[in-house]
Amino acid sequence: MTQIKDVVLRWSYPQAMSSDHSPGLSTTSEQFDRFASAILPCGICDRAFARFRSLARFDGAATGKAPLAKTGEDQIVFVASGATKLVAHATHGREQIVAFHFAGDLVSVPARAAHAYTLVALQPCALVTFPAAAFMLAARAEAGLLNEVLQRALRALDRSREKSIILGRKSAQERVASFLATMAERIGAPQDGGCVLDLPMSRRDIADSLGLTIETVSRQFGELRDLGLLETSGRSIVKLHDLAGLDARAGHLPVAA
Amino acid sequence: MTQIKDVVLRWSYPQAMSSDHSPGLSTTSEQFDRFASAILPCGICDRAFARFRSLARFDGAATGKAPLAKTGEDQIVFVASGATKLVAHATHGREQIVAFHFAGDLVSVPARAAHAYTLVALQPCALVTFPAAAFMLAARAEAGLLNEVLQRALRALDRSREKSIILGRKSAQERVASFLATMAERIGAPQDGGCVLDLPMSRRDIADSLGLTIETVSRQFGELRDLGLLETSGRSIVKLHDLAGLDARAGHLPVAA
DNA sequence: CCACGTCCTTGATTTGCGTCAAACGCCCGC
DNA sequence: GCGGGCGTTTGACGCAAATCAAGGACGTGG
Repeated sequence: MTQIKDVVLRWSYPQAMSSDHSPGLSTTSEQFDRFASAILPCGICDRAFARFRSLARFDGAATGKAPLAKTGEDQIVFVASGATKLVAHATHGREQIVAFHFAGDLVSVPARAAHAYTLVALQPCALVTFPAAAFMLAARAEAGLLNEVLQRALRALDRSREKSIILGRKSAQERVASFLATMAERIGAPQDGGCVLDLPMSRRDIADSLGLTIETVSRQFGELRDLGLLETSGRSIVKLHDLAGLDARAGHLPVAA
Repeated sequence: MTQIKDVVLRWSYPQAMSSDHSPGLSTTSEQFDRFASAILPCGICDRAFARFRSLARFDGAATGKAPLAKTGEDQIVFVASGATKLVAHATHGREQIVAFHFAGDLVSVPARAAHAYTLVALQPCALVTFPAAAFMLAARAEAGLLNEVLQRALRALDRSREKSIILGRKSAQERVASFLATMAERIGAPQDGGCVLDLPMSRRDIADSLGLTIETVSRQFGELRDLGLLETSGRSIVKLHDLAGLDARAGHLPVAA
């Protein structure tokens, strides 16, 4: 880490990005530091480090905005702060949220497939963005980095597969319970034997992620509340009283022996 | 490649695996050769090569069987020949197929998550299997190999995300059309301006993959047939007459300008 | 070639969730 | 503190797909 800090200090920074002036966002050096410490391996050489630094673009976004330029290229994005959703667009204005991301996450954003994709801010956020091809080229001889990126890709794949089960076979209540159980794990603050969630996504987002409608999500929150599993406060606070009960409602298999 | 062949010839083979006697399956050396040529980089050192060879286990399976031992560990599986499906199990006997794989594919098979997973043969197949932790340990300094595995993981992630859209927002007809369009791309044999599919998965598998029931899949095949888009012959042959028409029925966005 | 088991197709009925509409609540800006 | 816009909740009704049932087709083994 000392080495990395030395390198940082040796570099003069590119012109300030427009995102530098967004309220509450960190500077580009802080953002890159976060990327470097989370993703780049300890022993990476100066040359590679400099290459990544020169490839990095810094984007910030206010809630609901889509900060990434449409470059026609796949991109690799590090969420330095805040939270985002990856939205897939189908015909007739249909949208499906395929993933939520939080600070520290690395996201592969495809330029285009059978559907179009947009990365959208769930709350004010700072992003470190790389063109994917150039990133991969720079990374091609960096085993430690490739290992880190691979582990993250495999985790994202695991999550995506779990979503397939939810969307393909679960009832509305199971879907909502599943969503809450996952959020408890990822961003829950323990409290009184349960936990508290401060959800950055709206009911609409939750619905778009679960393949349901807003009304159905709201109804299921009500049913889980009537079962004593949770209480809500305002639009974003959810207190979960019984995580095991929620797991059971989610249709998760019991923990293996 | 010459180097790799030399190395192969230098090794004495472990005791024959039981799968060696399965009808129609290749020998373990052929299977490992396929793995090496598809996945291992050209310049890999003897030591690493030998390490992977010693980690490899060889499994074959008849249609419908699950060849992998329940080791309680994540596994990395190379499909040397045949085709497989990764089945996720939820409560109440519910199953969701999260992915199909064909010869040459590399599969990450999780030991366990909120759901249980089983890799099942769609047709007679030969698999080269590694414990995932040991595989990753052996691969940790092999940038070329990590790059190859990462590209494959990202492709699997793309596919899984596309499946989320299908399951989350598409109608039954769009789902079936999407499935057929994807299979045309992956295993279609061009014929008369369209293509022919010899599908290794049953209607049941298709339904379990698309979050539908057998009956609905059958009905949608009938509707697409009535639209002139396809004809079926037996249980596994599907002739697709109009791939563009199928794409439109799948709800895919028009190709970007 | 035939028998059998399993897969696939087809029709009728039921159901969970979507759609439509409107009232209520929250949060932000002035 | 207040007003307005937007998000959330709630109720009624409709619908695409699931469920149930049964007949037809296919593929394999003897």
